Amino acid sequence: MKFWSQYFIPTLKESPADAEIASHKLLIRAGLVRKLGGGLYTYLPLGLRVMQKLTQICREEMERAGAIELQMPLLHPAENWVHGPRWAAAREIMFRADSAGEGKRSPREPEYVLGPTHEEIITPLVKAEITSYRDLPKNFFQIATKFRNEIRPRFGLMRAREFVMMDAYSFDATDEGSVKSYHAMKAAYEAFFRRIGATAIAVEADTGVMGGSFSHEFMVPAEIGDDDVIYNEESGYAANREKATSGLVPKDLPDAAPAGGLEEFATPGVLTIAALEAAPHSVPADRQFKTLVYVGDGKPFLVILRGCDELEETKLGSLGFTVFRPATPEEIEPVMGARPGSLGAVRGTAKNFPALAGVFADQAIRLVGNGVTGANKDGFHLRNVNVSRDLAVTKFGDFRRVRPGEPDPRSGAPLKVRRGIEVGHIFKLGTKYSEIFGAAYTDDQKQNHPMVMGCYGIGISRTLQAIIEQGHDADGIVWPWAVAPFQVLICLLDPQLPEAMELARTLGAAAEAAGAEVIIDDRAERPGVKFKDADLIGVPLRLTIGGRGLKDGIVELKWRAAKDIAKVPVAEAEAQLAAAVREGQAKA
RNA sequence: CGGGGUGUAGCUUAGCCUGGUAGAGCGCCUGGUUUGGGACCAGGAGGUCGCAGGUUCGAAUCCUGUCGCCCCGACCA
Repeated sequence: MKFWSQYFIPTLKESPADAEIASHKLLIRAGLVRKLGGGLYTYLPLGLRVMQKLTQICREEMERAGAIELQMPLLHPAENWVHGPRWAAAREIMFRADSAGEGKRSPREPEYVLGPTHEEIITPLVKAEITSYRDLPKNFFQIATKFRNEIRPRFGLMRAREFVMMDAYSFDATDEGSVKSYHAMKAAYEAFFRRIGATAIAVEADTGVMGGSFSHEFMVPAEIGDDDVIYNEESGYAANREKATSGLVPKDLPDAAPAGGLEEFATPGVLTIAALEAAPHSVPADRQFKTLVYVGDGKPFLVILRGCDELEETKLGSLGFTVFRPATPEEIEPVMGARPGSLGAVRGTAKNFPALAGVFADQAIRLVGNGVTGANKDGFHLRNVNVSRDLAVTKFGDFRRVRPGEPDPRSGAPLKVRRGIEVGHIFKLGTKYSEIFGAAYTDDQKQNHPMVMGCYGIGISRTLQAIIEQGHDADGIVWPWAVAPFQVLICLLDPQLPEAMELARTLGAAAEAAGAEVIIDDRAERPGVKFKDADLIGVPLRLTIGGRGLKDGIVELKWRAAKDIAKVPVAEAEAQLAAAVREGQAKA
């Protein structure tokens, strides 16, 4: 039992100017966190209590799923990363940590980095400690602080530079075993989000810089989310926009027959899809081939899309380059022989085709069949370009961005889009890390094999804010029972009355006996202030004791989420409060 | 890193265009009156106007630079 006057809950009437969204304002107004700097937050007592609830529930669900808790350093020797598979990409978001001593010049390369995640640490550990199939599978997890030098921290805890994450790493002998571990984690995640009272849906996702073979993100639907989820309720399809695909191109689509010979025509000053659509050329965007030049691991490559489609850059990750970026005009001209606006992938038209690492075509260009593309000669385009006859395609793939309304790949029904907050992510990694770090085991035939890995993360601190974003009203936070900093708030309107204080203690003890955590607002404040603060901090169950009610022999019981207030005779208060606590627990 | 915005008391801000004593509300302290949905009265403390230069008799205000923060974009739990 805590007494508000002795505790520390600095609430604010007004939102700080730098908070923009509801959950961020409430985090600060309700006295959960305070900002130290961009993306850095102190957890005040109330915020810490919620974090502890979340970590405990997370721990329980991970252990229930068979994962084993450990704790790794937050400060990593840089060499672990330098020798890993993603140093080039990962270093961009890592903080370096070297001696701060005056006069000690930091070396060109960092000695230590602050850990953004722990594959590079756990895999060498497992390599050293586990060598037999008898010791597999294993799944290790920790709940710890992560550091990422986000280019743009945002919305309080939503995207912070320092945040709390549960991260888990599974090691299996076989691919089937790894799939099983993956599904065990997916089930554990679902149980976790259910228990904390959050709505989070699993969606198919891109594997990004993690690499690996497949993955799901857990998304909390919210307008302020950073991600677009493409979905269709009936078929159950749900995917991050970066990963989403559609049934736009029929699987049995035959290759289009050539419509005529290649013809070059002059298009002076026409440099965009839109310009070619306009008169006098009047080529619809869906009859054009768009040719983009990228640089992957130092070599240029081409991507061909329909003129009406947008590239989903993330999908280029499937091509296997460690890092890639759009090419600059200076890089394009020597290879293609033309500047952007007149580029194409027709055989024999580029100046230096062999310099290309490949020509990757989105499969939707097959819908174009015969179309128009740049001639690799400034001011000229080609018509009657036939996909199979003329384009020098290395490989077809899915590179376009899906649009709402396109057919669901499963059912053909129109796809929809909504925003979401990514609170968790699970990856089936395969053997990418185990091969590089040499994490192998010996099977019962004395054969060595790389372990098959999976990795799994839940943004605990981000989840905290997502819960607020999902559960608030005009007056403040509405905490789910399981994660509320306290479950019962006793609003003691007249703390100076000894009998009121005595009753508050008695009822508080009764609520605790029933399994709730109790805070008594015993401050010398006016009732209005206490009610406003009670709504703001969002404790699920409020019991009000006032001198006025006591004269009539009643106290009041109110759920934060509901409007109605129950008047309860003092004689029954203990029993009814205990019953309400049990009700809250049952719902959680 | 590109684009936009913003820095004045613990918080929210006015003043800046048009240079001349830095003002309010909340919060805080003292006293009093109040007491069921952010009370009222009286008194009080609290500011190097982000920082550094410059222009000027004089700069919160104009100029230059710099730093922090916020928002939009690319990335992520």
